[in-house]
Amino acid sequence: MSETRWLSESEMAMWVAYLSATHLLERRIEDQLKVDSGLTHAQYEILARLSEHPDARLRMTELARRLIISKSGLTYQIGQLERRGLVTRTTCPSDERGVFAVLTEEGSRCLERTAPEHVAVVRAFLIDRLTPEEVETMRRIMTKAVAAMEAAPAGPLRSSPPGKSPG
Amino acid sequence: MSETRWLSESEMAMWVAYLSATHLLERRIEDQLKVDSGLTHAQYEILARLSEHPDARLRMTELARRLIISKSGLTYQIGQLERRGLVTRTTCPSDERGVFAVLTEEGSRCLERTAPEHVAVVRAFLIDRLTPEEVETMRRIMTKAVAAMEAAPAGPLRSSPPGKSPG
DNA sequence: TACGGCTTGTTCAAATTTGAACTAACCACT
DNA sequence: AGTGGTTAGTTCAAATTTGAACAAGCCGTA
Repeated sequence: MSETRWLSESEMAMWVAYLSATHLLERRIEDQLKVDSGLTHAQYEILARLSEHPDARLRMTELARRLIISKSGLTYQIGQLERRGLVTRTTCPSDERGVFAVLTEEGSRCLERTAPEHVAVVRAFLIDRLTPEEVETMRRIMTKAVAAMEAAPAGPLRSSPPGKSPG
Repeated sequence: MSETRWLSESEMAMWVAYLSATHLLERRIEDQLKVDSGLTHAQYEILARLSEHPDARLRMTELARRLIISKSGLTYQIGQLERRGLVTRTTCPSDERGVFAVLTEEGSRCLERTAPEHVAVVRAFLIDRLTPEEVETMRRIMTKAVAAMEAAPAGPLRSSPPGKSPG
């Protein structure tokens, strides 16, 4: 194994600030959503993703994949949303195993009612504090990171493809 | 109330990528830490913050504030770490109520043993994919966001200070 | 010294999240 | 049709996280 490359002062400052910002923002978002609509952030994201799609429906696995949450976690949250009448489950015609999560009319209204305040929080603490160039840089950075993680297989990091360990 | 300023395409792309990257990275970090040391990310951060300080100790409330977790959450995690012998509790001499979380020798060794792989993950999926300029921009962005959220009081957003509502 | 008002840390119940185990269904190939 | 290997979604137990309630200690002021 190679010697550890520790983080530089600048890198460390970035990483610590990133962690803090993420947690602080998450807390602000949760607080706002709870007060204004009784939704959690996870639930809001489910409604938002569904609303972006034709027929406002998505298969469970696909939705979980996009939200980066576990399948069981999604099952739980869809249950909560269903209980509140914001989402319905529909079996998939072409695949007997499949389940569509479908946004209801009321779910759509709830989302429309909640979105403005939610967007306001994201703007107030992040987006409106950035220059257009910073928004663009951040978009590029995050998109790169997502691509890297979606491409890389799970498990230990390798500098070379699996099975090529020197011996 | 003013009309909602929705996110532009670029802003939305940034926000969605940010959420995905955050969750994906968190998952990668959790997986690596679990495999290599049996620690959670929260626990690792506790050890890391303690190690940065003289005497490797911090008061509970201060530690919770820095990590952006609840006091009860910290109580729980310190309990876990104490059970594993990585941390000890010490009462504060100058304040009978106070409790210091103290990194033990074993905790220190655990951290040293674990840190290289942890840093490797953060590098592999984020830092090493950024140019020095991007690191700097990201540091600036995140630092700004943290400052904004630490300064702003909890509760609904206001464009003007409290008590100044027009009427 | 005694008295409110805060602050500290813990306990507790409730909500959420995850991975493992499981059932059912799909699919390629015989 | 039958078989083995995969995928979809749920159920379950265990771990974690939070806010509210609480007991104890601090502190300025009467």
